[in-house]
Amino acid sequence: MHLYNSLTREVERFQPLADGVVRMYVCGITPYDVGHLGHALVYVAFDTLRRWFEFNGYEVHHVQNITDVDDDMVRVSRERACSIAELTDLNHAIYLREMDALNVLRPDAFPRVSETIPGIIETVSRLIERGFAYEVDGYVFFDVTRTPEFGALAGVTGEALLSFKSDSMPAEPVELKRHPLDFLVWQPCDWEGATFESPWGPGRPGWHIECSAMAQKHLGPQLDIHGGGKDLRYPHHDSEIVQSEAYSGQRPYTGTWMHNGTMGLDGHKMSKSLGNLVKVSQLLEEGFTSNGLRLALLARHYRDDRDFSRDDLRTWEEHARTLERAARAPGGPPDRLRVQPYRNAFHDAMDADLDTPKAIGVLLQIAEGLEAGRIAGDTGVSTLVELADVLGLRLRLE
RNA sequence: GGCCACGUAGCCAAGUGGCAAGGCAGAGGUCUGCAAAACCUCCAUCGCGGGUUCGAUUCCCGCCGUGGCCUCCA
Repeated sequence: MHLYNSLTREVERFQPLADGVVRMYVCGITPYDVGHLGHALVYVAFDTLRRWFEFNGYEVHHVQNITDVDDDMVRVSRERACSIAELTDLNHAIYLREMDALNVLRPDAFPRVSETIPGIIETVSRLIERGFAYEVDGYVFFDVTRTPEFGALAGVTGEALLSFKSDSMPAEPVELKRHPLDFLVWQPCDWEGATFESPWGPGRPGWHIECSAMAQKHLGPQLDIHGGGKDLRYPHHDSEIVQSEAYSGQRPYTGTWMHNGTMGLDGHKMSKSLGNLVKVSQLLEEGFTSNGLRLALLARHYRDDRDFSRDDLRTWEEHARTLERAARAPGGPPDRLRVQPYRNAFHDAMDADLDTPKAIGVLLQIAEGLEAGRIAGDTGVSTLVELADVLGLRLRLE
């Protein structure tokens, strides 16, 4: 299997650390609101990757975090007069319902930051001990001068990172940092429900350290796959790399970094700040189906940016009907064309960095062949159903 | 400033080391009292310049242009 590694910027042959086992960590959501299609894209893409691994006989250990300790979580829980845990439970339940509807297999674990505090404190402590982090007035910062490779995912290292533009700066006390690129791993806090006792006083973790600690706790010091939207590449994932490697002393932290493209609307990336969101539950209410939505999401390569349109979605709904119909078609007699060449084509497409657009094309060819009686029905139908399942499409009749 | 994509007919878009899918729009035609619909036909030196090759739209290098991302985000 060959996958594109965002770190090396090349398609590489996938080789897990342990034979036959894939340790996969995917960045999850901050559940202060319901999800949108951009989120669905991430989780459908990595669900498809997982299914492809499993189809090829790998045992996948799949972990996806929940960022429940966060400024927005505090703000929204106050607005709604509920606890952070209640807000998390509510939105996570909605998230699960939507992902179930999209036939996304559930990860083995959904760790929450609030449940990983001891591990985070231990991680921060060890970073300080080893001289990779320093404490000032209750804040703990990671010292990026200790790790010159910081910025590898961004494609820029050293002082050049300072030239990055930003519309919004995080609320970090720059004056306390030794170097402007140093980032927070712990900060003082007194918000109810988001504050924890620590050697540096009451506070809460920085954003990046959470993932390092949760991945470490559930999957160990080294991962095979680390995934997320490409907007997390820098600084989030770059920070994670230097933290985790400084903590464990083991490299590489992640064998293959994978980032999916962004979902847009009318040419602008969907984001909560712009408010240009299309929600999964809304589309389901409008009558769009699981198969149609998954096809539409997978009809473009996972690394491509794309724009949502209802017209496009309607087209893929029609293709979904075609596949569903073909799965019930008698197909041709056994002496007709065998389906093996199509299996090979599907395999080659998926093997080439998960080329789902091409794989879908193969499924449509099989469907067309079955309906026209050109492809033998005995093996053709079962192959169609089996390969569609790799893409998370449900064709088998209930 | 950097990173990553992309640049195929008026528009959208697939694709390939060897005569360039498809859709929409447009032109002509069949049919029709006129029109619509349907059907038929027509419509591309694949951004520019080099290189590799018997041959490049396809591979490599450079340039130009467009877009996305870049210490909020998935």
